[in-house]
Amino acid sequence: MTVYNKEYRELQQIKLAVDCIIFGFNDNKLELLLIHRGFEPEKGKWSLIGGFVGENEDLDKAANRVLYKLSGLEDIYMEQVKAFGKADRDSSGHVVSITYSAMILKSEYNEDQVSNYNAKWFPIEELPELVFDHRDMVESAIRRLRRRVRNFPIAFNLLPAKFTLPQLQMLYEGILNESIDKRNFRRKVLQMKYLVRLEEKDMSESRKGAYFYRFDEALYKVEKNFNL
Amino acid sequence: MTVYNKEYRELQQIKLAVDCIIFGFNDNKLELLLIHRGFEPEKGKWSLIGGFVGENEDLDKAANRVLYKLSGLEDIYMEQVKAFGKADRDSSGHVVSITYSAMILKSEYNEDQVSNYNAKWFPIEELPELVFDHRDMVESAIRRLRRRVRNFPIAFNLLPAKFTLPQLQMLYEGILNESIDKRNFRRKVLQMKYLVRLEEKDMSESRKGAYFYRFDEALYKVEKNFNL
DNA sequence: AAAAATAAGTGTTTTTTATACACTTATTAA
DNA sequence: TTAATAAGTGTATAAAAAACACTTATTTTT
Repeated sequence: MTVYNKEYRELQQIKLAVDCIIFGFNDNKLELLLIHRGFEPEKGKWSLIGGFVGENEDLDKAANRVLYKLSGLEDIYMEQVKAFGKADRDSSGHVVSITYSAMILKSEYNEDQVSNYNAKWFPIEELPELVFDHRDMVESAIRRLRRRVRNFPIAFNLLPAKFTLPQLQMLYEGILNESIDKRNFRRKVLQMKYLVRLEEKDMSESRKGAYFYRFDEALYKVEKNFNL
Repeated sequence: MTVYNKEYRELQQIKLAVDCIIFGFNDNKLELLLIHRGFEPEKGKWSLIGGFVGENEDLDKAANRVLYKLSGLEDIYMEQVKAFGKADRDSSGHVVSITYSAMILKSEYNEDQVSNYNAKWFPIEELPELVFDHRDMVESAIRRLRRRVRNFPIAFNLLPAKFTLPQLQMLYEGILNESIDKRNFRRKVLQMKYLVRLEEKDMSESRKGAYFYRFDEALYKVEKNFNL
């Protein structure tokens, strides 16, 4: 008795796609990159950045290819979120989509390339109407991000290599959508030895200036306890 | 400029499957239901319970159908774990598989039906060699289970409707693979009002007898804080 | 040159949560 | 009757989280 039933394999016309939930941070708000859908069905709505998985292409690779094509960015930190598999989720047929979340530094991605795709950033509190079940996808990715950002040093992907503690705090406040006590926040940050203070200060945001810090990957590998 | 590229859709020969990681609890150990693979490739190894997703079938439904076919069980608590999508993960072709974890009460499932499939329970510490990437699947499901079992009342799916606190504690010790202080454990349990003590005692395991408890779904909905 | 304005930076106390730890009780079998 | 067994119970300590307000460095304004 076989478990994988041959008959299904021949008949199956299910398509497999990936959709990327691309987070950015700007103006102290968490933002999402969406593209304007210029064709039917659902013409005029906004959509996540997605595409079909290629023949003999790894799922992770597919997500990275799609992201690259639309943002010009490579080597981006991406995590699989979950599979969306309601048979009628896409009105054009049976398409199962695996979502990935990516965090990109807006200042480093190629605006021109993105604009070719009618892409636009939206603060997560002000999203337009999205196609299909993309709203659900976004919500599950945000929930996942909020969960993970407390226990893993992933939010640094949304900041430049050198950042200040006020910047980092505002990022956390933006992601978690809550205000955080400055002293408690800083105490926690400072006891993580892999967040190292540089001599240089950022003088652009205040008169006093705020010290720059950087995240030291190698030091983190030694002592992987992260908690914010 | 379309994002979903039509050409891919026509060519795509990727197959979509679900694999179920079925947990049971027996003899104070967490167990997994596996089936013996009687055909090539990988003949003789053991495998998760899986199958292809049907045409116009919801992913969740597919997982439930596969589970039903192999265990005879319906209305089982299942959670999606993750998608496995390396292009070469299955030596028979490009098959992407979405894993689901299910928790079943061994005493309620149909042994005869299962034996038709050469299915067998294995303690998670003593798993045989598994096909393809099923070992990775199992490991990620166990990690997920250990994470979720602390914050959600899901472990009760592995126990009968009436259970004792010693039983519950042993279940947690089995899942987490660590011993837990009895007094601390009971204190936490007893402050969850939706775990209600019955008048009846289980006299089968001790002379003194242990009170039966039950998980009250309705009460839980009111006060959803769970922590063990 | 002094004063005002601005954001960065700093410690302590209180509350909550987690952990460690040992004896009594109910019942049955010897 | 008493010996054996697992169930059941409370307190003290340690660790983590949360609450809370002033000082400092620098620039701009007067």
